Amino acid sequence: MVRTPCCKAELGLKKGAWTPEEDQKLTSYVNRHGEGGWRTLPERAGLKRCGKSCRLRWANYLRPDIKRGEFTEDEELSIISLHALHGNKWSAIARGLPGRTDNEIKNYWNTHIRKRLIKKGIDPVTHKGLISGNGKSENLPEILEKQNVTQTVTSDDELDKEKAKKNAKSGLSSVRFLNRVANSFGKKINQSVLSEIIGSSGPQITTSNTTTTTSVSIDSESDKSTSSSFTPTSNLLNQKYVATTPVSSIFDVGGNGNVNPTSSSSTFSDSSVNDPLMYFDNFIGNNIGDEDTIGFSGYLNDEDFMMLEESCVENSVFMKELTRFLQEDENNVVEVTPVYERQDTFEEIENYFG
DNA sequence: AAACTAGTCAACCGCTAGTCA
DNA sequence: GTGACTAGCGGTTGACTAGTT
Repeated sequence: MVRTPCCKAELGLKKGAWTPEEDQKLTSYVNRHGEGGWRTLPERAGLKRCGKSCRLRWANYLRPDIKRGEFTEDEELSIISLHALHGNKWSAIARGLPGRTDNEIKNYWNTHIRKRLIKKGIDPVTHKGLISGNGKSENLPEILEKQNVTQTVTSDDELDKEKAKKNAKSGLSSVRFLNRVANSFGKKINQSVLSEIIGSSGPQITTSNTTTTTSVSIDSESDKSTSSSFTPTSNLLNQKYVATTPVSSIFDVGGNGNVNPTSSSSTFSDSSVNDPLMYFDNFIGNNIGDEDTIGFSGYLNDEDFMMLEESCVENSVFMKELTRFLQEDENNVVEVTPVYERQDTFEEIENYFG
């Protein structure tokens, strides 16, 4: 079968970058007549381009639903997750990211994500750790499944998330809030209570020099989903992962198995907040040098963690649950006034622990 | 300031699959 | 069944830009 070439140079068809005038012609034509009939479109629209070029220009740039600008962390994680599922099926990946084109995603993957995965020791093809702290390769899809990464992002969701990100009291604030909780109560509650709150296997604690600190990384990617349901914090914090995977095998950050279950101080760190890939490190043992880092997000799926910070109400519920733990602890003598009895605002909560 | 290098991304190329006459 | 055509896909290219020497 011999095909007639789509773009015959001898026909004087133009190639290369599109001019604003060409864009205008194509846009107005498609707006009037709709998409399709690309082969005959250029002539009808008065364009000296081949149909294929017109289709690509429309699909990748002029379509009104195209979303321009930086990829969000949510989108980045969706891409990674979907790439783990589909491989280099960019169109399939693009279907999970409304407003983004396959071409754009492909470019972004090749120029940003791929390099960063490699830099972090993750094979961008197999999605497995190139070098693992415990000598094992963690499968990225499994990691993502554990993380319950949102794969479909709607435009409205994106707007809401952007809005939320701009909210000064959003993720970081919540992380600070949890830091305060940990810092405030870590010294006061005993280990069993802390373990019950954080996870059934107890927090993994790495020793660093002379200070014994549980540093818990809370990833901003936990800020994603919204849900009206609430999981009681005790379950919320220890469900899912600890049941299936020995925590120590995941969070033996130092790779030497050293943990100190008797630590009495707890600090939540938001060190990974700005890097959506950061939390992968906790699973593949790449943070060998980061002795104080531990994957708190491993205990939480996004939806659950969002419950901690989506609104003050949920945070209050969290506080209620935490307070209940504290009050039930025989060894704990701290009198705690539940925050939910106070004004339910972040400011109040922060002032409470401030 | 000029030359060079590396990164980015729009656009192109070659190919395949589906549809229709 | 065959050929023409269309649409779509993934890989690659090259123009442009920003950073570095």
